[in-house]
Amino acid sequence: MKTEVALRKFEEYLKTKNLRATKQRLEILQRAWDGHHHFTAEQMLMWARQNEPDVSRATVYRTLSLMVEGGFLGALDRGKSKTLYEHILGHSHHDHMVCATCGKIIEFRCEAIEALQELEAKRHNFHTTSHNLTLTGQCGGCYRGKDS
Amino acid sequence: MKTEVALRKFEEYLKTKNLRATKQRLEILQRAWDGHHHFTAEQMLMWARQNEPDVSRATVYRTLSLMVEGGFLGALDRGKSKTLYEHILGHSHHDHMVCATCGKIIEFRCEAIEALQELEAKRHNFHTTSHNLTLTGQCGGCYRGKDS
DNA sequence: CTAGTTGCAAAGGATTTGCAACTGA
DNA sequence: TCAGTTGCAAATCCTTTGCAACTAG
Repeated sequence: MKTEVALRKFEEYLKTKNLRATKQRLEILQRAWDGHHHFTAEQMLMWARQNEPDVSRATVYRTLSLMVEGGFLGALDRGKSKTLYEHILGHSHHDHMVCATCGKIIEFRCEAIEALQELEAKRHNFHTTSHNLTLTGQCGGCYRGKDS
Repeated sequence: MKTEVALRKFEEYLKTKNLRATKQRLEILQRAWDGHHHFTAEQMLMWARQNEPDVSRATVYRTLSLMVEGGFLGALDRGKSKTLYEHILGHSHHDHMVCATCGKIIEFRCEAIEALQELEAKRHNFHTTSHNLTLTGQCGGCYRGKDS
């Protein structure tokens, strides 16, 4: 989805929630769409400050949370290390493979797995609202070049 | 697997690693097998202190990490909140459904999903060392009784 | 003996929060 | 106007670490 469109959707969303379209919020949404697909709160802070020097770390965190709640961003929680965000509006759901050596993230999508998950959930009388599947290991390059 | 057997395996493991079988370590392993299936570092600290009043928080964390490395415990990383541990020696791998309302954890296992994961990994030339699949939502009870 | 361990308290790192000064609608 | 927002710095929370005093083998 184009930045323009996302921006408009975001403004709509804010309106329905009685939240204000401040320059900080709009700036952050735009950076989320323009920059790299995956980013951390700290990276976002740097990007946002290039256009809006006075954006604070607190506002970045507050806005990223807001955007996750609103379904604009997905959060890839990696234990104690920094959370990675990615824009998801207009993207289909996907899962991740994370290379433990170089940090590369490979996205993949498998309908069959999704279907089986729901089957399992039903079997346990569980109502899924979200799910997270992450494979950890080594990408092709790192595996070949490993020193172990 | 019985506590006794796990204890013996743990002692063997320590020996091969040139690590010492201290009373703290053995105490913690036993509590990991006796107590609830899932536990946090803080809970373990309390349990261990019932028998060994002088166990320190630091030792609990150090020992839990050691046991995860050795394959005695599994760690269920839940973002920013406390890590949950579970003993896994002699248990088959499984995934989790977490009730967002009451915190209940349902374990499940699906060979087909596991197989598909490996298929996807191969397709992306990725070498998986571990994976984590967690469904978040509401268990039967909480879903029925929800107030939304 | 003596290398590996421990307890303590201080340090860490990511994220959150209280609050008084702003600002969009 | 004035409820929603912001920036700042201090606070949180879980977990890790430095170090001098121990202790298993």
